[in-house]
Amino acid sequence: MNESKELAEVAGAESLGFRPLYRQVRDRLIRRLVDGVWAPGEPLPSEIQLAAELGVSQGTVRKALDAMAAENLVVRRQGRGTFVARHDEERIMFQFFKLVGDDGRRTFPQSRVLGLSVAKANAAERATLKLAKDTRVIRIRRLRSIDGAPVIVENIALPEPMFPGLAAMELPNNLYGLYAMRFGVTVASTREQLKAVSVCETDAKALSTEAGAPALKIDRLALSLERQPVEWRVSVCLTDKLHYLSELR
Amino acid sequence: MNESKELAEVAGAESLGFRPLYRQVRDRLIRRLVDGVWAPGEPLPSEIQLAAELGVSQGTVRKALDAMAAENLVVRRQGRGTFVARHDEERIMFQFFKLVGDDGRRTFPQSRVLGLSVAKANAAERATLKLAKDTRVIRIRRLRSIDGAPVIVENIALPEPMFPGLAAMELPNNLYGLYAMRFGVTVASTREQLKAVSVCETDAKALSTEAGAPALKIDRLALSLERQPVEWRVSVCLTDKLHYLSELR
DNA sequence: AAGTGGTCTAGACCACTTC
DNA sequence: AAGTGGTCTAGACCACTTC
Repeated sequence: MNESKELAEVAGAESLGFRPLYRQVRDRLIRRLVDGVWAPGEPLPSEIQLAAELGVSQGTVRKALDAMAAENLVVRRQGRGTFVARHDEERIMFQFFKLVGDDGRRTFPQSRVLGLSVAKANAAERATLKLAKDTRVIRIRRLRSIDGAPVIVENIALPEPMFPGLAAMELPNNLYGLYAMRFGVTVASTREQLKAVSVCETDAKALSTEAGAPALKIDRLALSLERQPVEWRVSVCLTDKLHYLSELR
Repeated sequence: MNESKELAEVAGAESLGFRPLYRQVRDRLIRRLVDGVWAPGEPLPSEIQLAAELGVSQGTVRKALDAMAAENLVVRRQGRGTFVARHDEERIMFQFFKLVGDDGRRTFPQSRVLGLSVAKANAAERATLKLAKDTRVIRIRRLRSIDGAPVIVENIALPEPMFPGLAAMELPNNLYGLYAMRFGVTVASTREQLKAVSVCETDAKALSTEAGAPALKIDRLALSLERQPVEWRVSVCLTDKLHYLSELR
């Protein structure tokens, strides 16, 4: 039995072209993730349970879950179940952190907060984070080091309303984990723009190098499950012993 | 009927762990692509035909073809058929060429050959391209420009035995298309390592800029369908009006 | 109208994990 | 032994393209 018409009505998509059942199931399950029905690391109900509950076949649920696994939203483990993806350091490291030592080793850098402030968003922040006028942002400046050697200075801007109280918290190394755990905000994808630049005076001091040295500037916008801007981060990286790894197929 | 045992024997994989049927079908179809049974742009037989020929269900063929489509090896078009992926400029541009104008426009740069030579591979080339001692390489140096402005100098190394006669050919803008059409070599994936560097004297002259200017160095290794090294390319890019775009999820 | 890939179902069995 | 996801089949029907 094909219930796509009913589900389409439930999801509120009338005749916007053809939208297959498994897509609707996927969208409904993502909505539940957004709503925090299951916390990161928790198992979802089994395929059979979800199929019965949603009134579709197990195969359709499987196709929806496979699509979500391909998007790194859930993790599937044969014999165990399907789990909400977690933002632990290991995942961040392989999914979003592309800097690798020239010897091939990946090391997650330690962080030290250099400065933190809250203020009205400036024009660039409003445009990048798609903020309404007068929205406040939290600005964080951090120095990141590997084996004690400073390699990255980063300037982070966050929409204050999305992260109430964050400015007063102790900040961990892995901010994405904090966003997920404390604010229910999941970073699902990022867009990074890379350029080569000369290090400016200020950054040079923080990095213990000379002004004018070449550095890799990474301008990153992080998006939530709902594709809303969550964080804008501009990093300046010394790439003497590191490189940015990009694998394409 | 499940014929996985038979196919496993055909493929010569005995008890190397479990290897599902659709995987074996995928591997056999990739072998045919490597052998040039179907040329780029040509349609494969329909799912039903392949299923009958290989003695598996249509669903299993579908799963194999879907996996190949996810790897960009074939293109599937509803109502028309499944086609061998082509290395046309448009595909290269979106799949392997990550430099985008700061205005968001993608422009495939024009190329001019600055130099070409054939010689025994040096140690670095042997190591990177996994070549036997005394193997010869073709070295190409090109200048690439957008709207007439030079933005990239690239140094390319190719294993001579894989591309016999290439050194004497007229070289098009899009080398990957040439490799596929004239030598049956498909670039299926690349690994890029990015660093920020200072432009050296020689490159500065070619790029009409000053030595010491910051530039993005892209060290790219291209692999074939069989994951053999095909091309080593080191590009030095001026990123004043361009950036390298990396989208992660 | 005929042919293609895309979706959906139902059911059998397998690989793997947990108890 | 029981439960999970993974594979495979067979068959119906749909969306889309071509003739």
